[in-house]
Amino acid sequence: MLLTIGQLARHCGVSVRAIRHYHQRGLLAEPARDASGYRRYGAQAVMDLIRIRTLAEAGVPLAQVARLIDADQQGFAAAITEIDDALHRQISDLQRRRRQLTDLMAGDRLVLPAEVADLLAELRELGVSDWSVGVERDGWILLAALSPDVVQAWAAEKLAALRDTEFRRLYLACDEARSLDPADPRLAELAAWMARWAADRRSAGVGGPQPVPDDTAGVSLVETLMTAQFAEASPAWRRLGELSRAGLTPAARVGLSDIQTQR
Amino acid sequence: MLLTIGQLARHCGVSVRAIRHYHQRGLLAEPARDASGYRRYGAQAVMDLIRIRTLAEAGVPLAQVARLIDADQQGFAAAITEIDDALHRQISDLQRRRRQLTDLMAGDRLVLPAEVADLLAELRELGVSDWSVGVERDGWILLAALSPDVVQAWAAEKLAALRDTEFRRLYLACDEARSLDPADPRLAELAAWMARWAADRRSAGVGGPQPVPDDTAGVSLVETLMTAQFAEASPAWRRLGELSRAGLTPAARVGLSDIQTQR
DNA sequence: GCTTGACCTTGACCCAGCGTCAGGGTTGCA
DNA sequence: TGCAACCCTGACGCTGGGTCAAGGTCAAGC
Repeated sequence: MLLTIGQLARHCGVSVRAIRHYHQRGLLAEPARDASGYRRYGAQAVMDLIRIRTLAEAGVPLAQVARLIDADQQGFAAAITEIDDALHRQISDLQRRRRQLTDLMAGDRLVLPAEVADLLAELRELGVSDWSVGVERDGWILLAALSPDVVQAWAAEKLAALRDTEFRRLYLACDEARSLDPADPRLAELAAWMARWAADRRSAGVGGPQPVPDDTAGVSLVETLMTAQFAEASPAWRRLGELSRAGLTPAARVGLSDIQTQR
Repeated sequence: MLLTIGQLARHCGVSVRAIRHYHQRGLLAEPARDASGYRRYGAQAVMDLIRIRTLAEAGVPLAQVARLIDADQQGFAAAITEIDDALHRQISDLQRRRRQLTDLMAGDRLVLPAEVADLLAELRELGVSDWSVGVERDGWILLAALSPDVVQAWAAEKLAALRDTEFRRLYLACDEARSLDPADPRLAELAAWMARWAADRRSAGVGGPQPVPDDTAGVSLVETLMTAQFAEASPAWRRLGELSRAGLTPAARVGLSDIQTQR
């Protein structure tokens, strides 16, 4: 004669437990019971339940569904429009996430702008070790995550620097130095070379990279992080950083941090 | 020198609580602490966290993220493909739900198959009272819940019957009879008319509806159900049913039950 | 009449993915 | 010296149910 809870559930495509849950939350009116205490549902319950499910599946929280089902026509229509907008936004979000995901596995994991990809390719061609190119790439990923705005400009500038023969030799020297013992005296020479190159470059009027926006305590957070990144990658590089910081005036240090950060 | 948990959180667009949660679940390695017990994060943590978020925002459960972040290239790629498929399905689902939402505003379409919705629309156009259309709709909803297979055929047949001018007049008469006193003599006349129409129709060779599969005791469960549904809706209709059953041979009764059920 | 299996009942605990509060200690700046 | 803004751990709360437990009910077959 009337539907049992299981029949109602099957017909509406929900679980028995869900229906009882809706009763508990006051979403669906408790129906009359038969002689043995079973719930017995009529057509109204079917319609109510379908409304509840349609709203719930659209992502409307049950609390709001409860308010909606006894709202007036106007309020209901307005709410539906709003929910539809939310759905639309959600769809766009998911589509964006799909793109991010494919980026995540397409080669360099996260979106690296074309300039950076070019840069990495050029380094490989120059003969830089895979290991160093990997550290470099990770650095750019980090930079892109923290200060996406500056990535393109910095990459363009580093590409330009790579036109300079001396910078290329310097870069290769650093690459080879990665496996030196931190106590090796050649690291001090290398640090001096780096400092000289930076000084020459500044005096030639070539600007360093633009400052990073989140610059707070004189030394930017990004620089700190990147320095730490390279220091972690190799003990020799860590030593190289220490030598540079120790042996330079503050003015020169800025120049050095260019190299370090960019390296 | 290194990032505090709050700085890391802000830079990666997550909450501090979420980061601690990832530590607890083993997703993100616990970093070293400083002298006062604060966590201090390096560049690796930033990259790890970005990976975690990218996956989590794509809807990957954290438990799976944990497995993914230390999976090999192949497994990772396969998993990403799968996740992307899931995202695609999710998008389609959301789009379907948007359509359902608009249907929800539109009326009966969501709750009943198209044929029945058409039927109800035709009844309204014919001038049948909202109240009777409501009873009719409720009957179809229960029928759909109990015997979904027969709904389409029955609805099509009833739509066909509505082409018959006499049936239309009969239907309207029943509609008007709903508020009569159960003792009113006009109910007997109406019952006789119904019986005559059914007999004519049978002799004209127009088949009744297909039997319902759960037909068990001669009179189908569904018929009983529908009869009860209409009897409950109005005392006059209940009386109409009684009159019909009383005054007819078993053979004719089948014809009547057609009308009653279909009514 | 008795069993069996599919239902129904309430109540209670469990899960993710955090939010939020409580009750502390630390840091940095005025 | 005080205050705001951090940090720490631990614990409970929330949504939308799933899942088990410990029964009562119903229809069928033997």
